[in-house]
Amino acid sequence: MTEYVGTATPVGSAYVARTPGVNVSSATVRSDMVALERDGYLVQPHTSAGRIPTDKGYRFFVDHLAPAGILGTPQRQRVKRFFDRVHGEMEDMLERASTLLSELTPYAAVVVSPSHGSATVRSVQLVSLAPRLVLLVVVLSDGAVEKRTLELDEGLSEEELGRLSTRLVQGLVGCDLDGAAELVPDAGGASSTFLESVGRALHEIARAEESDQVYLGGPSRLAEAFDAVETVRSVLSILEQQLVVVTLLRDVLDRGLSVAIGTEHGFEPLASCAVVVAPVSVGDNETGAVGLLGPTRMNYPQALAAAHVVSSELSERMNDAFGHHRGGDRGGH
Amino acid sequence: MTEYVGTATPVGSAYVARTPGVNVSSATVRSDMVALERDGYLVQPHTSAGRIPTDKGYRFFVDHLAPAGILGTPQRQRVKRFFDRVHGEMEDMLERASTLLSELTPYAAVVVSPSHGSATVRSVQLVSLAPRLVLLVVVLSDGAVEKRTLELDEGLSEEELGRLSTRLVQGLVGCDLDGAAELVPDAGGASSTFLESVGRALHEIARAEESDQVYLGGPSRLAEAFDAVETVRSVLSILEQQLVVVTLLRDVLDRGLSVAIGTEHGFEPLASCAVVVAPVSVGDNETGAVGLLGPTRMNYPQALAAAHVVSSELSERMNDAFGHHRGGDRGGH
DNA sequence: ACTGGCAGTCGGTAGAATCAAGTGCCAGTT
DNA sequence: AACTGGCACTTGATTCTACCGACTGCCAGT
Repeated sequence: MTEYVGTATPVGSAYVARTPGVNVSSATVRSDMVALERDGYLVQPHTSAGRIPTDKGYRFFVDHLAPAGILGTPQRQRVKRFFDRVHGEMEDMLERASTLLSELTPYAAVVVSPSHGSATVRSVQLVSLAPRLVLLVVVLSDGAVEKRTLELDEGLSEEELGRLSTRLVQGLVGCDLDGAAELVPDAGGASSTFLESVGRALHEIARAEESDQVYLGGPSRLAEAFDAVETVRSVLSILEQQLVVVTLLRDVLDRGLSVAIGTEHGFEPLASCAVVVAPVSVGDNETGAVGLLGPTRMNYPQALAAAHVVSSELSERMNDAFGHHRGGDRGGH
Repeated sequence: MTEYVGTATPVGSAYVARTPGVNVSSATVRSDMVALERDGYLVQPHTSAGRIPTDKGYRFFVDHLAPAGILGTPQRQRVKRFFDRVHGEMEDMLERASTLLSELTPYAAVVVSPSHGSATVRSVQLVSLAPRLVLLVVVLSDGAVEKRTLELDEGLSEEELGRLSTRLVQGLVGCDLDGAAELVPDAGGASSTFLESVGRALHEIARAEESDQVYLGGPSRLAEAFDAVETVRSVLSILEQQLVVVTLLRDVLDRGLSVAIGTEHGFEPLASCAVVVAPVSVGDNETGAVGLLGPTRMNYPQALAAAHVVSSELSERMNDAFGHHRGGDRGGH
């Protein structure tokens, strides 16, 4: 009987009784409903309107009788096409994946990039841009590239830069970022103030790499999902704070959930929302995530299916690219 | 008399007459208003409600009697602090500038990064990530760094990569991207299929560099500015299409405008919006832009002031960093 | 050229009446 | 014991009406 919770909004006993598959009269449905309401799975917004599920009701639905969501074939094809065609770099893929996900569903999508935690330095290069301007380019073992401009007091010749680059590469390859940052100033010598600024830059980079990138897909979907403009505004303004989003998703995942309904994540301002999450794992640890954000009355099977497809495809792609050489083997020498 | 157009919404003759500085009676105001309405500067939504300005009215306002907007001191300080503190890279700065701009006003902000048009290749590097995985890292003269992963059929040793890198650097530094992409396959020799893929990657990069990056700041501001949720949705969904945004802004700038009200930009879906734009010029050509998007009844002086401050500060910063070595001098050798 | 006065127009709001959906309960049936 | 049909009742939505208030247009008067 409760199967009919997941679909729509305020629904009355007569409607349920009329539904094919339910061969009882509205009166019976009614008495069941009072039971469900007593137990907190349903509420009626006001006497004599249909009942709507409570958060608890949705929770029961997703836990016990969610009809293992399946994506429609057109949507499956869309996903397939997308992942067949991805060509660019990871950042690009994640960004576009967030859009994809939002287009597979009527909800807003979020993608949190896996953090580079254990990545090591693979290359360090100094490139002169202008007389007193040098660009520090760092390549990490997971394929991430970071750069930072350095301003110098005295000019440095190309050769000096080349020498320094070589020295840095030799000294730092294989370290993790923090280690590298610590190491640099010691490599000292002639232009040590310059090396100090390299060290600072490396620290900055290390910090930047820690903070995960968040990609927001299809924010306009929020304006479809909620009809109170004020709700839209507040949810949007929360999504603008990327840190909050990351924390939220990670928190939900850490608690072993893939769905957080209403107040289940302890985050007050999103009480009218539900969040569907799926981890993106690269190597053996789950550090990234994809998420969907919609009203509590969302289509959970669909959302779960979409999130899972995208997250697993993403994981696969990322492992193909960078994952398999994590646990030991790392290139040829 | 018309000074009172810019401020609020439906306003009647009595209100205007009461306004300090207007020493005429409501009857006089009324007769002036019929004139203004006849000429198309005002409309009344229905008989006997106040009048509201038409797009033409707003246009007249911004063109002829906009009270040269000045930012409040707290806001000026905010801008100052922001630009004193910027430290990261350009992308970062632009992204955060879009947020800043949206926070200086109650409108959504857009920042379009200056395109790298005439940038030349400054460095090319091949970094091995895994046995058959190589990362191509290209540094451009304007400080942009692009990367692309290449999958190989056969493994290449570090030394071979090093040799290739050196060869590429020597051959390509100073070319623009397209030139470089053309040049590569010719440098041929042993592993020419590999070089071909490098060439393809360079082409991709060249294409990627052409398409300007768009940063959207404070989308939630749209939900404040419009009270019809449907409007919010449609405007948001337009902002999701970055290409449209770029085209729109550029088009407005090309027509020598800094404000486009209602249908002035020929873009139907944004007929209920006004756009305020300011160019960001690096070197001598204006290629970037900042913009504000709000309802036609926006506070134009404020918006203009904010956009101008941010755009000029951005221009300055970007010229400091990369602009001054554009027209000739390019580094030390 | 401006003003005060006055009739007229409408949109918005409050209140009453009506409607329709849905409930709770109960006696009756299987 | 479970289910059903019937019925009185509640209550949010809808519609209608009357009314109020905010304006306007116009005009005669300074």
